[in-house]
Amino acid sequence: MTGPDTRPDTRPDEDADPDSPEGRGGAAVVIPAAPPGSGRTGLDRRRVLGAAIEFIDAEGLNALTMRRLGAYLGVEAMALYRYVPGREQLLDGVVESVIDELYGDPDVHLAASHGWQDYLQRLAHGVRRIALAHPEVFPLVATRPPAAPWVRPPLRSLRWVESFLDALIDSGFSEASAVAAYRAYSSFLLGHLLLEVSQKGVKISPEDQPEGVPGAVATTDLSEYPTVVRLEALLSLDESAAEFEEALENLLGRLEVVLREGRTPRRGDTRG
Amino acid sequence: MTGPDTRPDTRPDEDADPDSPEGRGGAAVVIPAAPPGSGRTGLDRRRVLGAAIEFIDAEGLNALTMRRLGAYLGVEAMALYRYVPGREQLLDGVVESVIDELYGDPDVHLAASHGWQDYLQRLAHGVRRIALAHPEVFPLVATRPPAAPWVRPPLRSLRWVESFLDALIDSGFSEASAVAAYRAYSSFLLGHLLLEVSQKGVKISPEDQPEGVPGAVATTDLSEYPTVVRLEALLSLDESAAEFEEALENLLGRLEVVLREGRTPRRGDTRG
DNA sequence: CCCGGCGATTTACGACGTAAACAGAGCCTT
DNA sequence: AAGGCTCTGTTTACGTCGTAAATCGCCGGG
Repeated sequence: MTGPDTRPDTRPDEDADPDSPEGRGGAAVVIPAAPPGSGRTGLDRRRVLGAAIEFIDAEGLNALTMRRLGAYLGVEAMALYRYVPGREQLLDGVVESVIDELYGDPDVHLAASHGWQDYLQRLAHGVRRIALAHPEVFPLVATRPPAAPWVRPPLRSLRWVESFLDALIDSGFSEASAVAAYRAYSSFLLGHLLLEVSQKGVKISPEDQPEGVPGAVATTDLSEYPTVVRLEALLSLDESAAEFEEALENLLGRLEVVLREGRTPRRGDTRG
Repeated sequence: MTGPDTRPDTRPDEDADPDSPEGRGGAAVVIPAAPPGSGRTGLDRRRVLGAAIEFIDAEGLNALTMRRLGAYLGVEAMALYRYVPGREQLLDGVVESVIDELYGDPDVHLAASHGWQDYLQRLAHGVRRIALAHPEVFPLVATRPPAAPWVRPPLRSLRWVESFLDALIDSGFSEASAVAAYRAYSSFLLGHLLLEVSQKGVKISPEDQPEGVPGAVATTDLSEYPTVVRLEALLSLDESAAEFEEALENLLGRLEVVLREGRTPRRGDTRG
């Protein structure tokens, strides 16, 4: 597993989504954790967290209970408490594990050895890959209360905050600009990715809609919203990859201006 | 209540945050719903939803159970089921109610009578006001699965989507650009506001930290993150209002370019 | 006067998170 | 070899949750 694959290119490609789980070889993939009923004994914290991630990916967050996760691992619920203090901390661990997948991604680097734009590009796509690989987990990454006010989702680890700030400061950003960039970058990632996974979820999830009375669809009356109806095709189009790319490059462009002009971004420059 | 107040100015001011609940007179405030133990009988769906919002604002989302909400209203839990099909739908109703506060906000208009920039500015600040007024509810607004893929948080109502698209199209945007703008705008709002409320939550929430052994603070070892330590003051600074304003104006600037050049935004224009 | 229906309560059930006591398997010491 | 310690998973038990179903009190129209 995680074997060498012949990926043609690292940079964003024109048509295929480079971050979608199908469109990519390895990287950003869960620890196998051994199929549920096999390896039997040998429970441990990593296996518990790995199983929780698999379980959420497969059944959804609401389906995850201590009892069911235990059953999934072939064990009683109480056994999990040896490795995790409780359900809340289990979820915290899940979030941490998922973000830790970034360390295993060969396309994301901790240091900005090819310039800060390259660093930010790779990091953004790495996070996006994770979000798309675990759409059911990502809302958890987004909303779990962070440990400190300055550890913001989706980069929920001090190590990445440190890496981010170092990368920008080493590239010539002032401390204040680096911090401002960090905040703008988190907002951008969070907004785009949360919407992207929730949109993905909705396309699949209205699971079983047993239509009691055929012919009478229960969807709300759309006649009051002619524009929405008219633009439905456009609205349903999924251009997430291109939009992500465009917004990311716009952000990088803004940051470049900040860097060149050596100041903290202030308002009133963009509009007439 | 909701009485006329002498608010000095509608436009964003320089130093005070115009969207914070304290810094503003009325608008974007919950339906009073009568204090818990008073008016007694006369339960109804609006009162139930209003009470749920008050309850979440006061006690947090996790504290909301059917039984406790019933008690808060001076009623048994099962009484609520007359007005709401179940807990999930109660939460859906809460989200809907909170977003509906936009209709009661005199500073937000459904039509773009003063230009699309004014429309988007007012709408953005209206949503921000709601988010700040209900920080515990907003994550719900952000993550509840939307009804259709094209009804995105935080503008979770067809009426607002319709209004948004009409406003932009009437102002000269092409249909495709209006839809693209809608998506960029939702991402922007969601990312910024979700981070802002979660940051706000963290500043308050580490509620009771009973320090067992004095002198030995349990916080994680920061010695490996010198940059984070050095920039802690900067990182803890709360510049949310200014950052929101700057990002919003940047977005408006981008949209203005799209409008002027009459095309759907494509990539490769901002950088080098 | 009764009575039908509406709004709230009572009762009940299964699932949940988790505290606490328990059981068994290996290993270490004597 | 025998005893016991530790480490891991199970059993049992409790209180709380969401909610289905039956029940009750009240009130206005015959």
